[in-house]
Parts: sequence; C-alpha cells; structure tokens
Amino acid sequence: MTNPSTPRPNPMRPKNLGEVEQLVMDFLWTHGPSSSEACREALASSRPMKDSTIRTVLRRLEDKGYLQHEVDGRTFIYKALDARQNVAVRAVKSIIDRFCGGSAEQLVLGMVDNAVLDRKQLERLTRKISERAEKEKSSRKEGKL
Amino acid sequence: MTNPSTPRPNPMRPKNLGEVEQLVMDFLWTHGPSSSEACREALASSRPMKDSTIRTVLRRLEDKGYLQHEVDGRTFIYKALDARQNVAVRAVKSIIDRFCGGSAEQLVLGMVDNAVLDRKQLERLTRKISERAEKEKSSRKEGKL
DNA sequence: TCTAAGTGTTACATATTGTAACGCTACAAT
DNA sequence: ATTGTAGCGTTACAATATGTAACACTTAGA
Repeated sequence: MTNPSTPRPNPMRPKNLGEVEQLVMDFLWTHGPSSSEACREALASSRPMKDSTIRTVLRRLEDKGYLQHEVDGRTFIYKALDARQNVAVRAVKSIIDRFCGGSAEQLVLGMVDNAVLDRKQLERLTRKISERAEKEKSSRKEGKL
Repeated sequence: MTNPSTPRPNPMRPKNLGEVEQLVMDFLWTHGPSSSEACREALASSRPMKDSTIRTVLRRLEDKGYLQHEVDGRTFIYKALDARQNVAVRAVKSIIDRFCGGSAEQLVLGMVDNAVLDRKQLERLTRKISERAEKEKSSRKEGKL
C-alpha cells in the first residue's frame, strides 16, 4: 500500500543536461571519444574540475544514456551514443508533445512567428530537402539496377 | 571572496516546468484565467491535490514568470502571461542555442531526418507561410491607401 | 458572532546537479 | 621487490527544484 499523498518523483521525463553536463557533452561531440582526463583538461580553463568531479559527471551522463565507455588498457574512453543533433531533436520532440499536442507543424509555425526561423530559411530548407529526396530516389534506383 | 570550489547553482537557465506545473499551465492555457480552486477542481480527477498544494504550485509558476494574478474580491485569478506556443518556441530556442549553435535550420533539418516532421508537412507549411506573407503585404498596402 | 473561503507562511521529502574526498589496484620506474 | 601514481570505485555533501501539505490568519457573509 503506497501512501496516496506522498511527493511523487518526476517519472520518466527525458533526462535533461545540467550546465557542466552540457559542456562535457559538447566536448565529446566535437572531439570524439575521449578519456576523463582529456575532458578535464579541455574544460580546465573555463571550468576547472577535480579528477573525481569530471568522472562523476561522465558516469552520470552514461547513466542517463548519453554516453557509453569502452576500456582501453585501464582507462575509460567515453563516447557519445547519439549525435548532437539527434539529441536536440528528441528534446524538441518532447516539447512538441507537451506543448503542441504533438503537432510539429504548430511549432514550426510558432518559430516563424517568433522570428526564430524566417521565411527565407524555411524555403531554402524545403528546397534542400526536396533535392535530397530526389537524389535519394535516383540513387536507390541505381542501387537496384 | 568566493570560495572557488563550491557547488555552483544553475545560473539563469529558462525555468522548466515540472509535471504538475505543466498540468496547471495546460489547464490555464485552455481554460483561461482561473482561481486556484478552479484549477484544483479541474485537475482533481487526474491529480488530487490539497488546496495549499495547488496554491503553492501557482505561486511558483508566478515566480517563474509563467503566470500573473489579479485580485477579484479576495480571490486570486491566475492567468498565463504567454501563449502556450510562445513558451514552446522559447524552449526550443534554448535548445537550438545549446545544441545547434543557434542555427534553427540545422534543427529543422534534423527534425525531418528524425521523422518528427516530414517533407509534406514542411512543404505545406512553407506554402502556408508564403501565402500569409502575401496577404499581409497586400493588406498593408490597402491600409496605407 | 461564528464559520468558511481564501490567503500567507513554513516545512519536509525526493530528485538532480555540482563538487569532491578517500581508498583500492595495477603498472612502471627505480 | 618496492613504491609512486594513474585511474577507477565509492561515498558524501550542499544547493536547487519540485511535489506535497499543515497551520495560522483574515474577512465577508449567514
């Protein structure tokens, strides 16, 4: 029997990134798989951290599913499991679900209205994507032949 | 003199919404300005809360800048300061800044790649927006005449 | 006058996030 | 062989965020 009026933890929201976590991910995304020491040194100037600190952050990121590590000798090499952009898209997806009733179009519309995206960009984008779709179609055809 | 190695709080990240906070905002967005009791009753079936609970949530939402209240007699009427969609867009904007180096195009591209938005939707959207821009142009002209 | 509706204040639990100390193990240099 | 140290595991602690609520106070209306 669970007490009905107990603080409920946030269930399964997509885990967000804290500030330092973001920094670390950014480093890994731009520099590829790295050891904790490499991360630490890279961030040292803007964000000095003790060895154990960065390792904790990395472990948590791994727990959250952003990273994975493999062992090289006796050092851990952490690498991002997902490209930066895909993570961004997932985050946006969750926003769409929560705010826009699942309609991505609504959101993009809002982005235009709020000048986060302008008409020109949108048109260019549409063109680019159509082209890409064409190319794909033809290359698929070739592949089949 | 600040101790250099102290836990740093997350500075000014755009305040996110918790689960209950989201529910409350959703109610206010769809039903317009309401008293705390109205909120409580509306959410009661899916989320029973004591009077003081919902009031705390509302106050915090006001602190975060999502709501404002005005006084009617001696009851507070809370109303959303910003439309749902604008809030969504701001959230997305912050994602774009953090993940996409500020490029909204990159993001939309990613959305298409990840099937969050498909080519058809994008084209429809582009058309819709162009039309709207046209209409605006002409109506502005009329207004000027 | 007394009650109920409505507000203010305070508190507490859990989770998250930043930060780090401490301790153990194995490899490398003396 | 001994020992320093690089690198990991574990544990902890503070600050913040979020959900939940009790209790006290005020005032309008029965």
